[in-house]
Amino acid sequence: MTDANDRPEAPGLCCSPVTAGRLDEAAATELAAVLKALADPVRLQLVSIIAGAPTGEVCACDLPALLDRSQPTVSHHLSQLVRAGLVDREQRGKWAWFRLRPDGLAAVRAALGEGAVPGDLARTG
Amino acid sequence: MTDANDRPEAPGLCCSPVTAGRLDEAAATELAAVLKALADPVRLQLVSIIAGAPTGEVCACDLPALLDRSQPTVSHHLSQLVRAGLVDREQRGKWAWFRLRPDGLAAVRAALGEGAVPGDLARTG
DNA sequence: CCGTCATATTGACATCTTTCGATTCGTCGA
DNA sequence: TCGACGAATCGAAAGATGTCAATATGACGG
Repeated sequence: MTDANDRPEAPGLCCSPVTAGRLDEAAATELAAVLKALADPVRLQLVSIIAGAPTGEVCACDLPALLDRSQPTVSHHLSQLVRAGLVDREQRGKWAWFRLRPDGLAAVRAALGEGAVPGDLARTG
Repeated sequence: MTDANDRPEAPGLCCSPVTAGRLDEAAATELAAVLKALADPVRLQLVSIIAGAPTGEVCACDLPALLDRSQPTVSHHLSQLVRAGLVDREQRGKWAWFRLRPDGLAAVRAALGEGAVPGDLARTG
């Protein structure tokens, strides 16, 4: 697995959102891959933990305990997020640090459409 | 499968987006279920076909040909979308018609966060 | 009623996912 | 150079998913 698939793809999502005409098979497959990376409870928790970290980044060493999963399992999910272009990895000394890729989630939201968010779904804070 | 799981759930997504603090396991599982419903090329194409239809609705009878999948496969995917609360089904005579649930995609987008969309991802027209 | 047409459900199969234990790889400190 | 430690990879098991052929269900027309 050291081929072209290593390139993160989320920022590549562009142009027409799902709601603007018909998606061709290639575009649908590409968007589906990124959504699949998000469509897992553990990975959603990872994203929310990283997003909620005061410094915007998290050390991998803390995650198995926070998620109650084994170290290989957490590592697997993290690499899925990196592969999808949603998260960046940085090696710092012995530790690996992860932060959200700035345009990752936004690209997914953009690909999902542009309509207004219903009032009762908007944040109250 | 005639239990509580039949209730669509997307509009139930609410309150804190992924980026606003830590998601508990229940919220993560619920959001993951809706994302999983979207995270498939065939279902994304279904959504885009429905969204792009002039009348906002599509007859199931046209979909196997449009998607190049068997009728049972299309039916399976449609019921996944309905189950997730993203699409509404209406029986009209012999035919089944599908339309996007107004708050379905918007709820997902809201759950994904509120940050601005980067300029180079915005539509060009 | 009975046949026909549109859709859903069932059953089966191959593939993909999630998960963990064991191992390997990389980095640092002594 | 060696040992210790953090993290990725490997291998395997259990479960979920996508797909289709066959069949069932439900609705209309005669």
